[in-house]
Amino acid sequence: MTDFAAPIATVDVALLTLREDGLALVLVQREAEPYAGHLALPGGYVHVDEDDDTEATAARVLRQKTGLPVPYLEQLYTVSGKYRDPRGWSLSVAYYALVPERFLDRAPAGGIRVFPASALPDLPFDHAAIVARALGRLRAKAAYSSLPAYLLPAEFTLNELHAVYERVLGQAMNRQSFLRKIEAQGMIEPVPGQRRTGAHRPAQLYRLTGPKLTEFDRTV
Amino acid sequence: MTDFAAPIATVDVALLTLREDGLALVLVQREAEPYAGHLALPGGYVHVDEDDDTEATAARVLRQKTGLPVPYLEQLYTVSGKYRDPRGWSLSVAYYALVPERFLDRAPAGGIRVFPASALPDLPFDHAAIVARALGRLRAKAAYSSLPAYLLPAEFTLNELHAVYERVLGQAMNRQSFLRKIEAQGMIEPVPGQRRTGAHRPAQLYRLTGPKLTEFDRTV
DNA sequence: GCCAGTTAAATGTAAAATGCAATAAACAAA
DNA sequence: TTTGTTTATTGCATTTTACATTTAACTGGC
Repeated sequence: MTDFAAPIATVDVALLTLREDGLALVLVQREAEPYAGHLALPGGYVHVDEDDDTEATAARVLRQKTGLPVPYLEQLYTVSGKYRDPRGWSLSVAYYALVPERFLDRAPAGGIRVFPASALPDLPFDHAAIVARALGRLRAKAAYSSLPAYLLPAEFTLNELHAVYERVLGQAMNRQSFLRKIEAQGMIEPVPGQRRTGAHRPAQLYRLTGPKLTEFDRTV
Repeated sequence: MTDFAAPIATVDVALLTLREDGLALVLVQREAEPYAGHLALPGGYVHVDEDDDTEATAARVLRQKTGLPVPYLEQLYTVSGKYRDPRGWSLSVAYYALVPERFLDRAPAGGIRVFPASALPDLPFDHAAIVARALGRLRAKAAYSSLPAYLLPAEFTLNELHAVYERVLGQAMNRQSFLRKIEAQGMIEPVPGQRRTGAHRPAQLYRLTGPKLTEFDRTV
């Protein structure tokens, strides 16, 4: 058996959130070379002595570099090649993650920077391509899954759910049709609370029926 | 900057086809340890000196180990961990590929073995999990894309297309509704030939409008 | 205490998509 | 020319979806 030179193995995470101005990306400042000091996706080497697998690496990197609790984390794509990293032939297992906007203030002060997905700074390596793919995956999967709900806190109203789907998908949807489909998928259930936000009828609160992603049998 | 021990990096490919008895998997006999002589997914080390990226590795591995022309190849998932390979902490970028059944006889004699997906032999490493994920991806994506068409030769009849969707999805579909949706997606176009198969009206031949996968805006 | 204003939720109806059956077309073989 | 078989088209009933309207539930001003 012949051994071959193994490429550098890293993990990068595109951490997305939804703000007033649309989808946004969480960036951190790189500490190590190359590109030390530059804003980049949170990422790092796979630590074979402490990480069970690359998903554990991604969770560790998120914890260490952003300090944020992350309700959704999924493997995205593995990028690889000779020229994507100045250190040589490298391989990065990219993940994407979703976090509700209101969780962002739990990050250590000065630890993270948030940019609108439509106005990102220049990013090192092929991080811009990873972000583009993460946004594409999120938008595609939003059409047939409970994914956008992970951009909301655990309890939410039907209007909030409706709005987050419309904003992720970038198109208006009929409220009744949307709710009928959501209901048919059994993805959410009411919880015994209501949200009062003004001089009008309060909205029933709902939550996801389970911690795992629900995939629909048709699009919303 | 501290370097870390890089894990072993390999690529494995789940090559699927559709036969009379259903979806089937192409396996090859491993030449090298570990598991030399066992049937396994075609796979191998990433060669950083000759492969542009892991997709090039996958294409090279398919060429070298099966000799088959493969009309569709897509990255599936990266598996990783300390215990999946006896050589140590390893990382395998898994791909899945589709090939029409009639291409299978182009493989060198004795080079490949084909098994029904429902009756696979024991597979080494976590290859069984990779195959399960490949089948899941194929079935899920079949519902909203032109993917099943890559299990057919370049030119096919509407009945053949209908049948391959039904068999991949595992459920009967109304023929008219199916064709209406396929037509609405602009995924196929007629070519000037017809297929004569008996004492009856011949069927118009069609082909995919482009070499790339078409994704639908709703399910079939 | 009651009315106005506002948003949430439910209801009704028209339009569109889908499923099913029946009919017509095209061919080979008898 | 007739018959049997599969492909392709057409028509219509049923279901699903989109849109508009109505009812419900609440706060705050009068």
